[in-house]
Amino acid sequence: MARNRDIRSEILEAATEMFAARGFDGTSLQSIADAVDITKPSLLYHYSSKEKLREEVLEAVFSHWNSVLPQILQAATSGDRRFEALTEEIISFFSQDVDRARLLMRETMDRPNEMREWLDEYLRPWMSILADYIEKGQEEGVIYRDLVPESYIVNVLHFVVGAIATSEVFGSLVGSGAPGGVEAEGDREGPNSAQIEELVRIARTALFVDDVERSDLEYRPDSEAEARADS
Amino acid sequence: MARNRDIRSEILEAATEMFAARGFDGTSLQSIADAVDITKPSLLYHYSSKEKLREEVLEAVFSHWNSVLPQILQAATSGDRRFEALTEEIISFFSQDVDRARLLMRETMDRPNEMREWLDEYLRPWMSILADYIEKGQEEGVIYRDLVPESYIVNVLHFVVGAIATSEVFGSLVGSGAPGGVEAEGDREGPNSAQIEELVRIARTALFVDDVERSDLEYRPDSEAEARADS
DNA sequence: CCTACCGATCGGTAGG
DNA sequence: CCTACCGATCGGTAGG
Repeated sequence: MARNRDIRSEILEAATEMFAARGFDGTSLQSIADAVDITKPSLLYHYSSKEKLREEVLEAVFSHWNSVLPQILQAATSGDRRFEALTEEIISFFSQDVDRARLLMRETMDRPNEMREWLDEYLRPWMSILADYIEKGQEEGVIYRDLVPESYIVNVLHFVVGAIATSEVFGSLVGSGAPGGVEAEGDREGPNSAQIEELVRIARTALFVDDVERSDLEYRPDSEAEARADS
Repeated sequence: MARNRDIRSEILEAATEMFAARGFDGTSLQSIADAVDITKPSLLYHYSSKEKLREEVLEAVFSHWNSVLPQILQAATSGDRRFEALTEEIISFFSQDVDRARLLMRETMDRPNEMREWLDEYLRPWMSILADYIEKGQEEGVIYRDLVPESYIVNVLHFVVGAIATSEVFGSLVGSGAPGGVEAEGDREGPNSAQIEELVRIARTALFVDDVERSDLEYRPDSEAEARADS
């Protein structure tokens, strides 16, 4: 009973990768079973249906998210300039495993209703908190007054998810061609860092009013690049 | 011979919608045939294979894009502040038919290699032109100097595509719940305008240096909302 | 965890 | 544009 070789985990892992890469409909139970070297009925012993497997794959991704989010937000709403940290934390979460972004993107397109319910349940509460925080910043004058808080949050969120989910493809447009050797077959590795940095810059610049001073006034060598060197 | 009832177009239209909504693998030839009220073999008389049908669906979307892009860019690189017009033109293109954004998103995830080739062939040339234009703006000081031109373009592009492709779902997070009556079953209608406006604001604010003045200095009633009323 | 097997549906063809 | 039909594969079950 204790010795299960952790086949369940292996299945889940393989399914996660394959659903992310080829989609739910594009992935057969047989191909998953092959990937972990068991038969299809054996797979169905562990996960009673394909739909159940899907649910568990998403559950794993979302629950991780749900347990990390509170910490991030708590940290984000306690400092002045912590919004930058929040954005980067979100980026970091999805960059760590590109499949997370891909699954979220696919689920959004394939099952809009289910996704909406999920967002409504898990994300909306945090949205209000963040929106309030942004409004406070607006009153203080550090955040643009013509910014629509909720829209800004939603935009940045799917901005990040979309950027990372499609980084493998869209990223190739940046630079002269092959980034410089990191163009293997099944990379699934981190997105182009230059592009991500630009993404952070866009989100930041569109949020904080005084951010402009840095590049508007005098030219300063590189005072902000190192500010976010490690996370 | 002339009288074909335009079945080919009907098939293409139905396939476009269904591929966008359920994905290529999630859409059977039978279901497409049903939608236009013919048999499956009849469908295969018009389009010799499912793959061929896919190609023609994408061809229709992309070729439209390719014919419109030159005009837009020409207009965009001839004025001072025409970048705003460009962004809005891109948004308008995808907003007109949400399926365009969805198909592009799906193709990016399902066929990364094909998509990369396509982007390389059709988008890269325009990228350089735009990038040069941005660099000029940077030298003049109207565009942020720490902006990475190519990354900015790519980011804004997939930002728009992603926002519109997922607007039905993510848009529901904005506002108190149902936007106010526009929540039918198969809407496929335009994305939340408040969210799109915020998207434009983000792209603009992260591009132009002096844009800040507007909201930073004195409070002016609503001097920019009407500036982009109709397109 | 496997062998053996199910009905249903898949994309596609023959032949008209 | 249809009827009739194909082999292959789909998700899933029986029964051990």
